[in-house]
Amino acid sequence: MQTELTDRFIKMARERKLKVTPQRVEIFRTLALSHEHPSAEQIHKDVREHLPAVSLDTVYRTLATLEQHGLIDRVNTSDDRARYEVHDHDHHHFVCVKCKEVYDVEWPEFDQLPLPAGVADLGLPMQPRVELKGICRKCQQQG
Amino acid sequence: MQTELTDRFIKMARERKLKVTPQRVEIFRTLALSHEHPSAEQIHKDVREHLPAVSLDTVYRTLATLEQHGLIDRVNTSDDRARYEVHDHDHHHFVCVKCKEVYDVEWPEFDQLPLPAGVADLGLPMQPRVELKGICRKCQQQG
DNA sequence: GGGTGAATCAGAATAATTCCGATTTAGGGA
DNA sequence: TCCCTAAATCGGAATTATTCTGATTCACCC
Repeated sequence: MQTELTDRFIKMARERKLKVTPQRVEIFRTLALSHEHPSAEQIHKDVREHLPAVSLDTVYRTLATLEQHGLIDRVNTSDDRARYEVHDHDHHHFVCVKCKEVYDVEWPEFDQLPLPAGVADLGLPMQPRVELKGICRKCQQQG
Repeated sequence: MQTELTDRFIKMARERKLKVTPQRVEIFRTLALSHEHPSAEQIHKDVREHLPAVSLDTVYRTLATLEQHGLIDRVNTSDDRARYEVHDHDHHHFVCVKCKEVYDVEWPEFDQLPLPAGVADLGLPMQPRVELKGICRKCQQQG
């Protein structure tokens, strides 16, 4: 399973002519294994447990590269730090406006809805994603 | 029309027990009159044309206050600066991943779609907003 | 196995945002 | 209308996320 994930990354990277470095492998693996939409700094911390010498700059650069090539997505929270996830199946986000936690939401009815007519005039849309702002259970209970 | 907008702000602020200061009025007016989802710095620049002494810090604080009270919304771009708009009618966003421009999109079919069942378990949703990432016309033409 | 351009590293630089201490002011009450 | 007080503002310094720089290392093509 570890190997499978690594192989999947290597295959995708090669297809896009990206060099396969141990740092990139580990950064991708860390992100893929996390379900918490981690920030660059969090990823850096996690990656260092396996590759202690990785610099923060490398994490930032790698995330930018992988994002540009569509392997990962930046999650837009109202947080002041960027958060990431692997580019995976269709899903959407519930973002708590208080604690900034991000929860994944499935919404097949939406996924089947055709895009509004006017969009084609604006440009080439890529992934429609719904962002549900709100207040999560935990924060509701804390007042 | 100027007066109307100002009055509307004063009414909403009073309802929420927010102090009505000239700075706040001008910041709200500036944002309401802009259709460009401006950043804090842009708002600061514009506000200063009418109130030259307003500090950047006041703009940031005011935007945060108005956001918390639901008078304005933060627009999530992949940009590294926060952008804002007044909390208005239902609409959605097409965000260009290259130039970070934000275009408003109407989508009545979406607005009528009931939220997915699981959401209630997560918390209290506020505004479902669709974010269409893509590449805008202008950037397509530039390659 | 060697050459080369890209990736990495550490630390400095930059840019957005927030904090701090002093001053001013909005709004409620006398 | 005038005063009081808590909140808002100001300017500049501090903080935090992210990017740049220049030297070194390394992945991959031959």
